[in-house]
Amino acid sequence: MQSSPVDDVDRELLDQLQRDAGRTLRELGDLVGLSPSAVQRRITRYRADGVLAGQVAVLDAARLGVVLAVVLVTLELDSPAHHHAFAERVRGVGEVQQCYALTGRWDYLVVLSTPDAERCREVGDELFRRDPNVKRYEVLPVFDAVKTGLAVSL
Amino acid sequence: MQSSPVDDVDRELLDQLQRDAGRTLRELGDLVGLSPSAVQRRITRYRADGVLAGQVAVLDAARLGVVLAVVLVTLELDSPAHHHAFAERVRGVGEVQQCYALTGRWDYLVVLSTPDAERCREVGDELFRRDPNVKRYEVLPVFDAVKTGLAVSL
DNA sequence: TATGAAATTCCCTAAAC
DNA sequence: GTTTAGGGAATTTCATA
Repeated sequence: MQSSPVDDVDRELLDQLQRDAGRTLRELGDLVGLSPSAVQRRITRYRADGVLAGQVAVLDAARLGVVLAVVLVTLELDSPAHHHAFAERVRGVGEVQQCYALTGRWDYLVVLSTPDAERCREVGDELFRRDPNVKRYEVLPVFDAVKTGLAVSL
Repeated sequence: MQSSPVDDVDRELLDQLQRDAGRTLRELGDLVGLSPSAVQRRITRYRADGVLAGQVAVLDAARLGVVLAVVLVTLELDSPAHHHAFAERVRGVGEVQQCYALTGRWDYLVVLSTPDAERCREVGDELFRRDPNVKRYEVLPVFDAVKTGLAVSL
């Protein structure tokens, strides 16, 4: 759980895992010049340190006909309680794929992911229009996912 | 590679895989009421159909001290060639975590992920300020990642 | 065309060094 | 850090409705 030193091999290994976590310890070891056991020991350490949160399947949104939308939101009141309430609310909604608290002209960026355009509008209405906590919001429909992922550059 | 019918079990299975792809076929089978063999067969089919793109490791950005920023971009010229050039450029930059083509007041949403704030500013400058193709852009630093992921609701 | 069960192979895991 | 040994999972094959 404590911060361990991160060397070049760690960076390379974490980078590879972010690209494809479906490879064997042998394959990963060949890539970074380590034995499978050494790779496993490092990965175990990442988990214990909390650096590696988990592994998830990535679906092809376009092929599934999923509709994405970006929503910029500003709250009515700037109190911690209101921000906490908003954060908890969006966290519990399955159609909210991502949500970031911002500094600047907008308070939040919300990424919506829905099976179709109608559902997208419904969720947006339900989530923002009906919330008196929301002062203003702007929906920017996505027409192409140029690049997606969760990879962080180390 | 062709579109297969997606039944309730498929939806449940894909949903579970999006939450945690690190479980055994037995565990997944228990969740959806199928034998390990049947689960594996379905997963193989998802891959063949292109519905399942892959599996990736998710790192804890906050713990790694990663700095995120959201950038809204509008291009100077609206031609397909200019859009293609922009898309190709951001795709090749490691610090660009996500990029979506939008409809509305902005052409693109770009999510930057960098080791620190200085690098974030550098990448933003290099990527947008120096590009004559970019008419205007607005950087919105991320204060807090309320919710992250790539999961699509089915 | 789907399933579940069995047999094989391979990998992950945890030792010992 | 590597090598080794054992248990477990993934994969394949097969029988079936």
